[in-house]
Amino acid sequence: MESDWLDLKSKLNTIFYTLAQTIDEFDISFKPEIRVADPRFGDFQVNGVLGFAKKNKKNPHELGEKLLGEAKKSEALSSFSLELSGPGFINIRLAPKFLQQWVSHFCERCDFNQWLSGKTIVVDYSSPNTAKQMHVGHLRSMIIGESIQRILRFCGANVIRDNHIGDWGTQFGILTMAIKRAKVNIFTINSSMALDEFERLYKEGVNLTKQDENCLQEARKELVALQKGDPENLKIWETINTTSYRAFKEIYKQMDVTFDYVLGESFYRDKLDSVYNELKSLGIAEEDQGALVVFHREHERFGDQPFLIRKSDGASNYATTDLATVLYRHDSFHANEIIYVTDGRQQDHFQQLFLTVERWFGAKNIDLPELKHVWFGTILGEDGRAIKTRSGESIKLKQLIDESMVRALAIVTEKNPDLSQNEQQEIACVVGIGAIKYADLSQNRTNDYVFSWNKMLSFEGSTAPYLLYAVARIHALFRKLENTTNEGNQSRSMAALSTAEEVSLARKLVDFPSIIMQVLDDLRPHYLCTYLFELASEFSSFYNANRIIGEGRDVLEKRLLLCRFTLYVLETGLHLLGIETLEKM
RNA sequence: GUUCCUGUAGUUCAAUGGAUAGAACAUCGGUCUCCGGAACCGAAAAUCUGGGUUCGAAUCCCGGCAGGAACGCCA
Repeated sequence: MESDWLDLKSKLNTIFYTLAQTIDEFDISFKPEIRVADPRFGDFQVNGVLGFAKKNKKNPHELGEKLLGEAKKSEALSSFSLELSGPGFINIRLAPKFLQQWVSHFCERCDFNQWLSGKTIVVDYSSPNTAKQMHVGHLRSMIIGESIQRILRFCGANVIRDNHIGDWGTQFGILTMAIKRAKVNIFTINSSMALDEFERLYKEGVNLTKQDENCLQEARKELVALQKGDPENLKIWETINTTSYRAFKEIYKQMDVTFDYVLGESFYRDKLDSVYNELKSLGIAEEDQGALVVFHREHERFGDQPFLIRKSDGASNYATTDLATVLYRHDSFHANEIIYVTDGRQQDHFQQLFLTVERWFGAKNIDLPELKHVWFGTILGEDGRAIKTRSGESIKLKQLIDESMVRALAIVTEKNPDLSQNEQQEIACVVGIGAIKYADLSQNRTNDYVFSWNKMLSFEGSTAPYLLYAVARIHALFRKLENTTNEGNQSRSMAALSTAEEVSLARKLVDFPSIIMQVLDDLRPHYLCTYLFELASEFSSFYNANRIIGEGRDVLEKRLLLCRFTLYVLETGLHLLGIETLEKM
């Protein structure tokens, strides 16, 4: 079997497109629109005849007949059964023999490296602000970004993981003002207490700026002083950042998230003046109410809702550093594509940023990287509002992670009291973290979702524990086979796939490549989650109804093949979601 | 006010304009001397509303209703 059969959906698209070109009634505008079919009708279906017939005012049934006629003559399609049905669908059914060949050929060898090779993609994710601990609001960018990044890399892209930390913003003005007013010596605070103290001072500062206009002015001045290089402010700033980043790193370690670069906003501080100057001299930016702004006159909203790139007090902001960052990623990383993973509330900001960059790079006549904003919704509490603690504070990420592991440990000790404490602890770690990640990734990212411990850590349904259990079971089977030498031997003969469960499991395995393709198109990992759950569920049905050991060697061989491929896809898939797997749980 | 997002079984979520809207949880009822019962099988149960486009609409367009969000010196 040729390697281009790996993604059956694409392959069938190509075949049907090519066939159609040999028929007079079709032309190059024809798109076969192959999709996975409802099992009632087949494995795949050609949907495109209907649309094409409509556009060209032809009879869909007649066109379908013609295409079907050619398809039936095609050698490439000889092992498929084809039929015309409904208003003009062509249903495609794979023979069990073909499925078996496909599974044997690609077992543990799904190589998608060619799909994105040669492409350099910067993924900008996590990106918390310093001076505060990470809270639930920082969870989704980290989890979704990590998963997307892994998938892009798996498909062969040269991925650059960049944590664009917010370490140069207004919070430092407020915090510095508060520190100086309170006369706190932050350099002598015990480092484990420091973050709490910064947070307390920050809150105090925010209150002061709200109550007292002078304090607000003072905070702004402190920020400007910092941005101009005032030594004292720089020293305070540095201490706060170091402390914050140390805390971030602990969370990243637990969550198995790593970056190639941590180039925060401050990294771009000496690259901002040239942004102002260029945008001004190119006539893109203009002064308005003392600030430097960019209007997009042609745009329905951004015509009078400007993109503010320098505040009237001369300080830079988010927009300024983001502009400098795009240029840097173009110049230094040669990025073909930049993906920003942030909250949906920043949609306007990124639209304005992208429009501005488009004009800027256009005027400079340099290549524009493809810019994508991958945004997500809010995590809600059981009351349907943004999740908060009882006292109205945002929940600290560290506490959330710890609680998840404690809850997982309680379940593991109850279900598996025989395991050693170390093993239980390790399992609880993987299950607890995996549950948080899966609960997030399994939902369409553009929707808000309700956070629920019970649902997340349940061992039933579309959850991390259910998937991890399926993986552990297959490992257990292999362990058992290693110990029973008489049946574990290699055998050349393999029985043909025959039972309904075998066929439908094989049928599910075939979809893996096109699911990855689908995730790539939309950058929505929930497609992968849905698929993995369906696969695990299909496997469980198969495993429940079909004995593997004790049915003879040729049966053992074919069923083991299915187990091996299932394990490979589940482990690969979970890894692409950023979820660790276990051999025992 | 302008703009964006979201309304799908009791609940939490799926569904690239395609055929009879698919799962999970909960509910009810089954399987089993079972390679890990943390399993498997089955039943009942849903597209906010009114128009429109289309051979075909949960999906696209227009109008309501409901919830959330963004709209110049926060990120």
